[in-house]
Amino acid sequence: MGAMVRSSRPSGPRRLPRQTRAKDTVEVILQATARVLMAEGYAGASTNRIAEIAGVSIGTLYQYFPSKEALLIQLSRRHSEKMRAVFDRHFLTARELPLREAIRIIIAAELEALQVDLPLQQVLFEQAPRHSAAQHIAEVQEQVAALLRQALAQRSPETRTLDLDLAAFVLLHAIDGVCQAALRGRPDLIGSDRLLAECTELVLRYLVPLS
Amino acid sequence: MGAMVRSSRPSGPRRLPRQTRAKDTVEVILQATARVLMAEGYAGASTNRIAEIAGVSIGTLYQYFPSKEALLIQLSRRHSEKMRAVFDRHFLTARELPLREAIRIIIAAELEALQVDLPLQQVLFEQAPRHSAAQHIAEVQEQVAALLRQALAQRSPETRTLDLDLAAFVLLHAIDGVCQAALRGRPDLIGSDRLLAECTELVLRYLVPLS
Amino acid sequence: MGAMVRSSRPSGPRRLPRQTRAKDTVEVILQATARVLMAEGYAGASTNRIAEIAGVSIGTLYQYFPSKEALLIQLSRRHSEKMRAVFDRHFLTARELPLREAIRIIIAAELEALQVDLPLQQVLFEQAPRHSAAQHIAEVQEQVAALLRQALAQRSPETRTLDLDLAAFVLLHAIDGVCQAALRGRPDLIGSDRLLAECTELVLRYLVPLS
Amino acid sequence: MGAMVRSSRPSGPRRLPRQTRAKDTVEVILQATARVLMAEGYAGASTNRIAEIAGVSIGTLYQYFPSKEALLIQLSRRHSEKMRAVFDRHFLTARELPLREAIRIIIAAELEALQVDLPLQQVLFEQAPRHSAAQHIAEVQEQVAALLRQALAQRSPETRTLDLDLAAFVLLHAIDGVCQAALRGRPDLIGSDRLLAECTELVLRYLVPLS
DNA sequence: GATGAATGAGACTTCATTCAT
DNA sequence: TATGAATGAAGTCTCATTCAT
Repeated sequence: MGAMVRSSRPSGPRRLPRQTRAKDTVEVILQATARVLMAEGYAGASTNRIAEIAGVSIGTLYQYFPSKEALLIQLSRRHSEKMRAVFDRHFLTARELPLREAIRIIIAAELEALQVDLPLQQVLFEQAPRHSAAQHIAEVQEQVAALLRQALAQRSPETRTLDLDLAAFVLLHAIDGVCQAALRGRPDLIGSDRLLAECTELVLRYLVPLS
Repeated sequence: MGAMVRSSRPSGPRRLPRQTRAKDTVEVILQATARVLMAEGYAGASTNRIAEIAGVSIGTLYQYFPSKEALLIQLSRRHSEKMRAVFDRHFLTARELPLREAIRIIIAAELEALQVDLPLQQVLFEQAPRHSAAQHIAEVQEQVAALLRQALAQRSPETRTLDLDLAAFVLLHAIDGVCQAALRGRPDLIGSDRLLAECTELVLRYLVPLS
Repeated sequence: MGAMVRSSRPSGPRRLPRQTRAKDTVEVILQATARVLMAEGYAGASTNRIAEIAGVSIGTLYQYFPSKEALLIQLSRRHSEKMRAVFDRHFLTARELPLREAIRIIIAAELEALQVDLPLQQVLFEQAPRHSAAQHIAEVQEQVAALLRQALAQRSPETRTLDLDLAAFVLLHAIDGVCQAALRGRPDLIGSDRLLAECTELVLRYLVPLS
Repeated sequence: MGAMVRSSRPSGPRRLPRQTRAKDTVEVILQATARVLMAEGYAGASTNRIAEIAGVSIGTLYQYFPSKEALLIQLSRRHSEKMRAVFDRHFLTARELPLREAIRIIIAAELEALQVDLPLQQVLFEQAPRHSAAQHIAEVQEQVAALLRQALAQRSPETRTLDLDLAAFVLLHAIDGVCQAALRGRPDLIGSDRLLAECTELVLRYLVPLS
């Protein structure tokens, strides 16, 4: 991947406009944080190492992020937003489709979302219970649960009678559990259609009235 | 047996306690480890702190556990064994019951198992991907998956046609996901019957032939 | 020349000092190391003590030397280079002199070389058999032996028939043994001319044909 | 090599006489100390390890030796005495022989003496300058120097005029230097006759009047 | 006498953070 | 603003030594 060393750049503007340059630096630092986190795990991600990978001095890092925690929170926020965007998009798409198709799309969305920077996701999750950086993950799950509840409400004519809150909770975490486990231990299942089909079956059968 | 082996054995207990006092010490240290781990998380669990809480000197701790990692592995092993025992017992019970009852009992078992030292479970799980201490958890899951597969095979006359491996995988992690999420974020659901009922429904409907 | 190499380089300086202040720091640390080593011996030379004597924090020490061993290796290297320089200079001078004078100058060189940081020399030598820090000493001895062999070859018309390798070995270590013993136990002999005269006699008589 | 584990010995005397058993224990501990010292060097020779190898408890070790230092001093004393005995014996033999033969025998004695527990010798020597355990080595050297001085005096009719003290000093340490270097770096030379011949030549030529 | 569990000072090393340049 | 040298609390682990059993 690209070298992040700042060459001396003898021609051209000596200084980019402040805003832009600062934005670049922030960006570079956040990307380096993600890279280090993924490569070495939480324990190996020292601020000095991150600065080194980012190609900035440790002093610069601390000018943009007042502490290591702030850095991780920021990274987590970004990651959550990306995840959130994926879900929003797919729920929108699913709204117009027949139930089975809709379910299938949502589950595929979950798999896709989890695959976005999977290792980063996992590292952030590792520290989840204790680290404030992980509160965003809970937020996103809450938001997704709300989307799901709403979707279930709209589909109520097609489904059996449900406790919407509880059903949303159960479905969300059931699928989440299966997908995460697959990513962790059975990556072969991710690409295949079998997992997606089976999960769709699980959800559909849970929702539809019997006979 | 000769005590002169000094082979590469960086984990595992360093010294087998012979006197009663020593056995107590090992016990005290392991309990302190669990306590500190639960209270302060993996990062905050320093060997000095553990020794302090255990009320022994740091030297004593290292007489019985050659490294911090060994301590965690040992703790993890114990925990896994406890979990394993819970499942074994319930699967045995479930064998003779009608399908719905059997499912209900297994899920209840999962909830019970997860409640055994829940915070400890979570802390150990946090480090799962990276730490050898967590391999036991994976082992237990594997064993439970095997039990489940076997149970599904026995029940095959009552169920739709299944890919046993895949079905066991999906059910195990779906229920696991729901239960863990409940423990983490909705402790109110644990005692109630609603969660159990809903999960039972999820599994039962997944298994039975339609109409 | 990226600074991202993180290969297996546990010894050697960790960070090349760029600012003047840093160069001073490295110097100060090395000097403190020599001082502590001389005053307290190898066992007493803890990195904390060295940092204290150097007047820097322990963290600073470890910015420049990744381990205690690296520090000692670096110190040893410097010392060896100093020694080597002394010998080079004197062998060059000796080349044009009559045999007796040449021998005398070489022995004087050995005494001078040994007096360069004598206590440091001894402490480094103490650990020689076991410690990598001492390999430089062996190297220097090897180089000096080569110089000596070469000198003997050039003088062959004046000497009896010799096994050059063996003779160089014997002379080198004989003189070394005497000089070291003198430095250790008879410092009064060092300045005096008697020791030098006697050693010269030893070597000269070993070399010349009898009558 | 015998197992040092004390079996329970159900028949025979329950307890050997105190003196004997204590002597055994002391012996066993000293031998273990030498073994560990040789195998792992000074740094690796912890009292606990020594006790383990000796097959006694650490408490027992401390009943016979009040400190680690005392243990090393005792070991050093024994070693020195052994060395001393070798020299005494050979100087006596040499007295009646022609000069060249006498020299040859003394040098052979040195080689033999140095080969007695060479690794132990070296480890003890490592710590020599600083450790009280090493004072014995200096003592032995002093005694050997005295023997040598005396021998030179007796041989004075055959030799050139010598400063006896200085000559003894020079010869002793010259030969010592060569022999130690050979043991350290050229073990192939030890057995061969070449080294012995060359050293004999060195000494003989140093002693005899020219022409 | 013997045992071995327990002790704790102290060794090496890391890393988040500060601040003079 | 950027730099990177410097800091020092804190972490893991060892080992000579003591003392209750």
